[in-house]
Amino acid sequence: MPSLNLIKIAKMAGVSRSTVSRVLNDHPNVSDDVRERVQKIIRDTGYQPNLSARSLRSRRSNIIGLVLPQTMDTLFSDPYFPVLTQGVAQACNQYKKTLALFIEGRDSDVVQRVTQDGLLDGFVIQSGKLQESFSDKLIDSNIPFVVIGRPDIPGQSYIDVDNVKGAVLAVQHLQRLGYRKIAHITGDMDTFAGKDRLVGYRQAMQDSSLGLDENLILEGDFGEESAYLAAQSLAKQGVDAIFVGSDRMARSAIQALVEAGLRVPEDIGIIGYDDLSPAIAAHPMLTTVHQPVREFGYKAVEMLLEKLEDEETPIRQLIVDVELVIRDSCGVRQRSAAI
Amino acid sequence: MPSLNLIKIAKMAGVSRSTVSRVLNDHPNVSDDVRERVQKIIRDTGYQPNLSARSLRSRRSNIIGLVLPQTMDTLFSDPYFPVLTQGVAQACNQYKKTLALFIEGRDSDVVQRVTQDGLLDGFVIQSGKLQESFSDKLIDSNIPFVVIGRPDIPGQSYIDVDNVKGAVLAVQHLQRLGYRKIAHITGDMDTFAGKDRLVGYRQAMQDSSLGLDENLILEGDFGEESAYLAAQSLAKQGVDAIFVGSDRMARSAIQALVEAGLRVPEDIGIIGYDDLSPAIAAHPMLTTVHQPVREFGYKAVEMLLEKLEDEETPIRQLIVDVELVIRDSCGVRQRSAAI
DNA sequence: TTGTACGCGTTATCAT
DNA sequence: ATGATAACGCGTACAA
Repeated sequence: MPSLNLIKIAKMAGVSRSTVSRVLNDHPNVSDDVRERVQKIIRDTGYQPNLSARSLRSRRSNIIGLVLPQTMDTLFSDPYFPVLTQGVAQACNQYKKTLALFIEGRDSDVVQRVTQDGLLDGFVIQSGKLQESFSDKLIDSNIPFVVIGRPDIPGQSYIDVDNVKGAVLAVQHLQRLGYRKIAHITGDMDTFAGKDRLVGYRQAMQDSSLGLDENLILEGDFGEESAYLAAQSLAKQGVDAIFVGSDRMARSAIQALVEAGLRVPEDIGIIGYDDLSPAIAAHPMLTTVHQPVREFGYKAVEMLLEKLEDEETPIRQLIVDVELVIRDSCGVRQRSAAI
Repeated sequence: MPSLNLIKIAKMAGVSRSTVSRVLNDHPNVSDDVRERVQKIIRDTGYQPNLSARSLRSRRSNIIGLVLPQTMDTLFSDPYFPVLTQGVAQACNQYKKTLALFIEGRDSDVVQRVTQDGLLDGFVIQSGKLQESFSDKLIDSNIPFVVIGRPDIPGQSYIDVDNVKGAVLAVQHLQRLGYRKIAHITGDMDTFAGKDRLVGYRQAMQDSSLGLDENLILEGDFGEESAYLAAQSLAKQGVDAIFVGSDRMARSAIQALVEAGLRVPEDIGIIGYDDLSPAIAAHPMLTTVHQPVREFGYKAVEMLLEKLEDEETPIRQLIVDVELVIRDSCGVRQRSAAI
C-alpha cells in the first residue's frame, strides 16, 4: 500500500510539498536539477497524485459522462450504441479523460446521479425518445453537456446526422434504378431519427414523378419483429423496393421476404440505414446509408471539451453528413445493366 | 450555480456542519425535529454533497471500473461485450455505484489510468488474450479487482463460464442426433474461451464411439472471415455437422455453406455458442450454448463489492453453468423423427 | 527559484 | 444530541 503523498515525496527529495506539486504540474519555475531529482523519486516510488484531492482542489474531476437514456433491454442489441460508446471512449483516451457510463434503468434516477456535485466535468447525452423530455434538472444543474441527436428543447449544443438527407439519398437511388413501388418501413416514430428518415422518404417520393402513397409506409420501431411483420405485409401487397429505417430491421425484413419466396434483390430491392457491422455483412450485402457513428461519438466529446475550456463558447449545432453505400441489396448490378 | 456546501446549509438551518453531515449520512444521533428541518432545507435548495470532498475524506469514490482490454476494432462487433457491459451497468445502478469504462486503445496505458490513486474503489476486468498477461502493476496497485474469464495468473478472484462443459453439451447433442462427421471451427486460440471449447469438443469426440479426427478441427478467431473460410473448406471436405465457436461465426459459416449449395440443417447441422441476440434470430434459428453474460457482468460486480466490504474476504472462483438451447440449426426436427 | 500557509468540502473524534 | 476541530491530499497566492 503506497499511501504516498506530496509530503512524503517532498521529504525524500528534501524539498517542500509545493515544489513537488509544481513538478507534477509542469510549472516552469523549477530548476532543472530539482525537477530531475523529484521526478526520479516519483518514478521510483510509483507515486500517483490522489485524484479526489486534486478534484476537490481544482474543481476538475477529469471525468466525463456518457448518458444513454434508452431502456436496458433494447440498448445494446443494436450496434449503434456500442459503436457510439467506442467513439466516446476513444476520445476520452485521447484526451486523458475518464469515461463514466450511465445507462438508464427502469428505477434508477440517472439524472440525479449524473448531476452529482463534483463528479463530472460534463457529459454527453444521447437524446432518447421524444416524450421523455430532458429534465430541467439537467439544464439547471449547470454542468455542461452536449446532446447526441437532436434535443427536444432548443438552446443546447448538439451533434446530429442528417437523417432527412440520408433517406432522400436512399430513395432517390431506388428511383434511379427504376423501382416504381417503393415502400418504407419506418424506425421508431418516437425518435427524431425515425421521424426524420420518414420525412426524407416522403420528400423524395413527392419530388419525383412517382408521387407519395401513404399506404406504402409501414411503421416499425427499430426492432426485428416489427420489420419482419411489415415486410410480410409488403410481400403480399407486392412492392418493388423497400427503404428500411435501419440495417438491423432490413436484415429482418429480408428474412421475411425470402421466406415469402422473394429474391433480394432480383425481385425486390432493399436499402437499409446505419452501415454498422455486422448487419451489412451477410448475404446479400446491404446497400445502406452510412452514418459515421464512431466519429460522431468522438466529435461529441471534442465539442464538450471545447465547452469546458471556454465557459462562454457559443452553442454549437453540428450536423454530420451521411452518404449512400451501394452494395448488392438494391439490385444495382441487375438494374444498371438494364438501364 | 448552487455552490452550496455544508456550511451554508448549516447556517440556514441554524445548526453546525457536523449535524448536517450526520443528517446526510443517516447517523442515529440526531433529534427528529432537527433532522426534519435540515432535510427540508436540503430538498428545497437542491443541495448535493460534493463527491470529491467525500472521496478524499472517506477514501471511497464509489466508482468502480470496467476494463475491457480488447483492441478497439473488434471490441463491439461481437454482442458479448455490449451485453456484459449492460450487466455491469445494471449492477452499478442497483448498488448506486458509478461505472467508469476503460477500453484499451492502441496507445493509451489503461493500467496507468485504472490504478490512479483515489479514482476507483475497485474494478472488473475482462481477461483478454493470453499473451497480454496482467501487468504486475495491476496486482500491486493494491486496488481490488475481479476477473471475468479465467486469469492467466493464479490467486485472483474470478468468474467464468464452463466453456468445456458447454462444448461437450453441444457436441454430444449432435452425436445423439446421429451425426457422424462432426467438425469444429474454433474460436480465437489465444483466449481461454476458444481453447476451452476446443477441449470440450475433443473430449466429447474421444469419449464417443466416433473418435477424434484432428482434421475436422479448423482454427478460427471469433471473426466472420475466419468462419466463412473454414466453412467453405468443410463444405468441400464434406462433413455432417459443425460445432462453431461462437454464434457470430456460426452465422457466417452458415452463409458460406448455403452459398456452397448446402441446406442447414437438412444437409448439415450447426451449433453455435453464446446465445446473444441478434445472432440467433435469423433463419435458421440457431441451436447454441447459452451463457448468461448479462448475469455474469452483474455477478462480477457483486463479487467485487463483497471484496470491498470485507478486505479479507477469501479469493472466490465462480464457475457459472451453461446450457444448450435447442432450436432449428441442429436439425433436431428432421432427426428426432428419424430416430 | 523555493517555502509557508490557507482553503477546497467533507467526515470523524472528541468534548460538552 | 450537538458543536468545535482536526484531518484527507492537493494547488496556489504570497512571501522570502
